[in-house]
Amino acid sequence: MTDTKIEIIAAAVKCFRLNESATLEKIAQEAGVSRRTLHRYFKDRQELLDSCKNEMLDRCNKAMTEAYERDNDPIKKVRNMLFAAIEQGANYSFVKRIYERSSFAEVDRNKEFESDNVKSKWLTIIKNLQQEGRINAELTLPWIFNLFGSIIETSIYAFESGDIARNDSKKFAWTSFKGAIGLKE
Amino acid sequence: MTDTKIEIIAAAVKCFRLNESATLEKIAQEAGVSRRTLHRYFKDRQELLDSCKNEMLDRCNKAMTEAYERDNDPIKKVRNMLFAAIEQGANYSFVKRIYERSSFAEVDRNKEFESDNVKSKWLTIIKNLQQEGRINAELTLPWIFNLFGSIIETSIYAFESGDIARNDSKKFAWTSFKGAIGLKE
DNA sequence: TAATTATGTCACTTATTTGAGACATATTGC
DNA sequence: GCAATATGTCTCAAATAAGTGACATAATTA
Repeated sequence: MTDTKIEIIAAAVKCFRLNESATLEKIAQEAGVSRRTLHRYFKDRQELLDSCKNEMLDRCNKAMTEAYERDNDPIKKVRNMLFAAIEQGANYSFVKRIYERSSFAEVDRNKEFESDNVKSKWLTIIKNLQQEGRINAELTLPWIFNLFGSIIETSIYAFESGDIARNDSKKFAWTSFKGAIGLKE
Repeated sequence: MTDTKIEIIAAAVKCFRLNESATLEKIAQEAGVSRRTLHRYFKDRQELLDSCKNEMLDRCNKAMTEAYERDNDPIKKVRNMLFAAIEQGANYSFVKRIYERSSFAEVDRNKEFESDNVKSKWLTIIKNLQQEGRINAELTLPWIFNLFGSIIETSIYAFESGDIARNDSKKFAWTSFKGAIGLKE
């Protein structure tokens, strides 16, 4: 993929994250190219949106899978996945929206499958930890999953808004997530 | 305020929450009125947006202030405020966005002031609890504040998506928030 | 019932956004 | 330097959205 194309996708992700109706003019501007150039790479709005989805889903899956495999201890796997997601920043936020908003039409089947794979790995760890009595038994799996995502977003937002330093933001996220689900290390 | 006006504002809040560029056509449809009628109540898009802001800010402030005052115990105050915010549902989500997105231009000064009042009450409680060593000392106030908001949204979302029953959704939110900040009751 | 008010329908204008053609200008690799 | 490729500028047409006037119809109430 050319640098320009990558630039445009990055700009689009940044813009769409704030406003999924962002004009192509604005995206082109953010990417530092003319609108005409944007149209040369992407037939229309939909094609740009699809490229963003696929690209970001790929990156997030890759980053989180890599994080998952980096350690054998299940708790460290979860922690690494949390950190990996936070490091993805805007990319992660964008992907999260795809999943929770129907207005970003359905995700490509294959990509979704891959992602479910990462998700299912994560769910398996949590389920096991909960069965071992190391996670608060009151909480349900869907709740914990949603909470995980929202703490990641809080961390990204906290850092971006300048409220909190990068490393603190990651540390706080992990501390809070552990506490929130009553995880005993 | 007439029923129709209230209906339109409710519809607009619902639509804007998902997409701040929602067309007036869509909002009118959601409210069950014609676009022409919407324009009779609101001069233009901006006036509708402003009305939504003021109305929702009012409601949320009222609900949370009332919750704050319902009990004397500081921890119960915080819990009640959390529940009140969750009960506001879409209204709360909308207000939260106003505060975190600059694209929803600045909030009316007076309203903001009132709200800061609620916010400062909340911050004071948390600060005191932390000084008393009842909240994890590592975490900063801005982090705890952001976390509070994001757990509320997670709870609203969890309920709306059908993943979790209304009461569980509130219970989980409180359990998780307490754990996340290491609150000792 | 008559008058008033609220709302709907249709038509029209204007502004914005999108997409693409034609051609000029840079930039790159050979 | 030349050819190939990438990008910019200008232009225009189509689509969509916003705002408004004129008038019909429904609902409310004196």
